[in-house]
Amino acid sequence: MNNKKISNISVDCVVFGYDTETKSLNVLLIKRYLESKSEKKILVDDYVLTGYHVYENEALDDSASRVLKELTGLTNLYKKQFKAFGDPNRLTNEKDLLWIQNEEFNLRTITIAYYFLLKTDDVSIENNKYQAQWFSINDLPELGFDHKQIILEAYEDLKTKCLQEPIIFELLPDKFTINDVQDLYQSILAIEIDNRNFRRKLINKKYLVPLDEKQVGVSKKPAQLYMFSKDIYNKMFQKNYLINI
Amino acid sequence: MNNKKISNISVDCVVFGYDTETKSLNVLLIKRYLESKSEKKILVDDYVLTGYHVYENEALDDSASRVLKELTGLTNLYKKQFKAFGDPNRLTNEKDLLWIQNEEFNLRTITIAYYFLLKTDDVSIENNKYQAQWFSINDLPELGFDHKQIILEAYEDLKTKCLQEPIIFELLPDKFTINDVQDLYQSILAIEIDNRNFRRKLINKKYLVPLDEKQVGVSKKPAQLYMFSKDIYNKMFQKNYLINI
DNA sequence: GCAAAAGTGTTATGAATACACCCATGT
DNA sequence: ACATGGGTGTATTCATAACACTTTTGC
Repeated sequence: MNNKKISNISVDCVVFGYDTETKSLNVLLIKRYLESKSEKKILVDDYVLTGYHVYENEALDDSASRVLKELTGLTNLYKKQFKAFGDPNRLTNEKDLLWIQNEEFNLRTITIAYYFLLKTDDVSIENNKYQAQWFSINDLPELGFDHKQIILEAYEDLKTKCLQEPIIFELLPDKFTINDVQDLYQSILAIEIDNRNFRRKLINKKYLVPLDEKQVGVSKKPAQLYMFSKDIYNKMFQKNYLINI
Repeated sequence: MNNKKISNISVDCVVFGYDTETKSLNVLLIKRYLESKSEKKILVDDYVLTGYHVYENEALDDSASRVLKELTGLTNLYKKQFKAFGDPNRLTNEKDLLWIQNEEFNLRTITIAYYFLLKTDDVSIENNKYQAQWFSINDLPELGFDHKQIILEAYEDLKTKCLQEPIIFELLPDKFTINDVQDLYQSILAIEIDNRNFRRKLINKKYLVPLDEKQVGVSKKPAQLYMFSKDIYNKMFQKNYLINI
């Protein structure tokens, strides 16, 4: 394995994590902190996406997976390359320049941006060596480089895709309730959905398999649990050509 | 303007052109030809997408527009960045290596791929200095590099997008008939559409404006001409959140 | 028994589908 | 007059949208 970095090409990963408890769609960010030599002045104190240079003999998808594994330890997650960002000035605001002095960045780096889907709980951020932290997509902190834009474009893509493909289930635990799915759609899309209509629609999907199991440890009527069967989905999937313009 | 090339980053352009007469969705390709020094053996004789290195202080979108203008003379076309291709071996089959010797390529180049939409007629390919030629999307020639894959992925994206956004009109002349639109959908999607249902649907769109004009020079009943009003479309556009999984 | 969320049914409306013939024009 | 594609209407089916109350459980 040749681990020589390509100096001007990177991947950046927007990690979306959904928290079923708080019904919050979150983004995982890492801390960027730099003090002046004299330790008197804070030069940079904000957050960025996780990312890294692509290696010389590494495919882009593999770079993204590597970066994600390095941060979270997780593999085999849903991953989507959604856009390349290459504005000549994307790394050149004041704080970014300070930061880059400190690192080994080429000033004109283009980055291939990916997003990942997982459950917030699956990442243990305690004592994470990158000081990783979850932030609600609706309450992002100050971000370095062009990472705010990257996150927002990832989010747009997610909003579109979740209406067309069953990627929503990547954000939920293996066993979930119909209301979990509704809450998730409502969080992602920032809309209200009628519960009765939504239930009817989902319960009719063959690929949503009701389990012989109900919620436990809740102080209310425990809900029916379901799982998503990708097998059944793939078997039943029929492209429709509905023109919706 | 700094025209220094970035040696390992390029853009490639999939140029889709629709020909209303032949009802053919075409791709514009340029010739790649190389003989051995002795002029006895043809080493490379195939086609590739138009593309070029990104310049050091140039945005990716601008690179794509520049490349397209260089080939066709056209500007202000519909353009979409749809994917980055960066497999370490994407340029390393036998013929590609021969070709690269001849050019100034970095073996590990990643390319940001765009597609453009226009009318086949708008490009004059006579005496084009790149020997550009149109090929039906259904009958592509032998292609260099990974350009076949790039074209097919662009085509997939186009098939999806044309159902969701009014980009279809980028492929049609300013004045078109309802049947032109139907033919175009049928060409892109390779499906048959019921004419009566399709007409009803389209005629009800406010953004399709009937003109006080009919086809001329046809030896049959001349059809009503329409235009697409982007203004009206934008004004009327309402995001719908139909979950279609 | 009370709080909390799960779960349920009906009606109305609009869109998609399926389907076959007459019409207007140029030659 | 004829060949060619333009243009039209209806009935059925299906999905969505709107809407309020009862049920089940843990405490």
